[in-house]
Amino acid sequence: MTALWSDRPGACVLARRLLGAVLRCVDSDGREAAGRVVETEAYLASGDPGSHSAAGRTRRNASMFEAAGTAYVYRIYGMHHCFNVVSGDPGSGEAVLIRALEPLVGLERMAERRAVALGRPRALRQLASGPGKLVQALGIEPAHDGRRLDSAPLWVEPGEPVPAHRVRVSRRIGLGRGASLGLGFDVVGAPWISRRW
DNA sequence: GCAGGGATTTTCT
DNA sequence: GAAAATCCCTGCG
Repeated sequence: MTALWSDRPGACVLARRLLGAVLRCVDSDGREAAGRVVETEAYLASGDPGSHSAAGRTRRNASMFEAAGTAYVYRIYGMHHCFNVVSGDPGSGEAVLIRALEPLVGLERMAERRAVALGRPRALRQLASGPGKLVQALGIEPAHDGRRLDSAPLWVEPGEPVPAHRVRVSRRIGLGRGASLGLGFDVVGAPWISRRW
């Protein structure tokens, strides 16, 4: 299995480690799409008001309490989905939100899925530059929630390591509470990130 | 380039 | 009944 989470890393460690890793997804037609992770956010186990696990285990966040390397997929704002990699010890409720990808494989398929969902084409840099966008582009579905991320149809594999000087640490986005902690990570200079300064 | 608002539905209080 | 780990279009400069 991949070594990314074999040591059950905490969310902060895994969020940093996932930068540069490659997320792959094969759809029902056998076509693969993949992208390099360029932006992540860590959601901690306890004392983190911004984490879904803060209020305890519910039907919605159940897979967040599974073992490290499990997919946590949930619906947001009624119309989009977000994809997370569960981290830490089983039952702890930690996860890493994948916020943006650099499209690598299956660009046509990714563009097609995004265009169909939207009704018109999107530019390359808009294909996966956001948590909801990358879910659309790769074809990730609610059915992937709770699945292991070690093998097809949805998995993560190590990629080119991102040197420390190219990693920027910042705040999490979109949270009413708990946004100001240093739990956001992205690759400096990547044109595909969702953060705008 | 930036600010503002609408879409849309599940979840929990 | 309000809030939510979002995205896109419009209007304006």
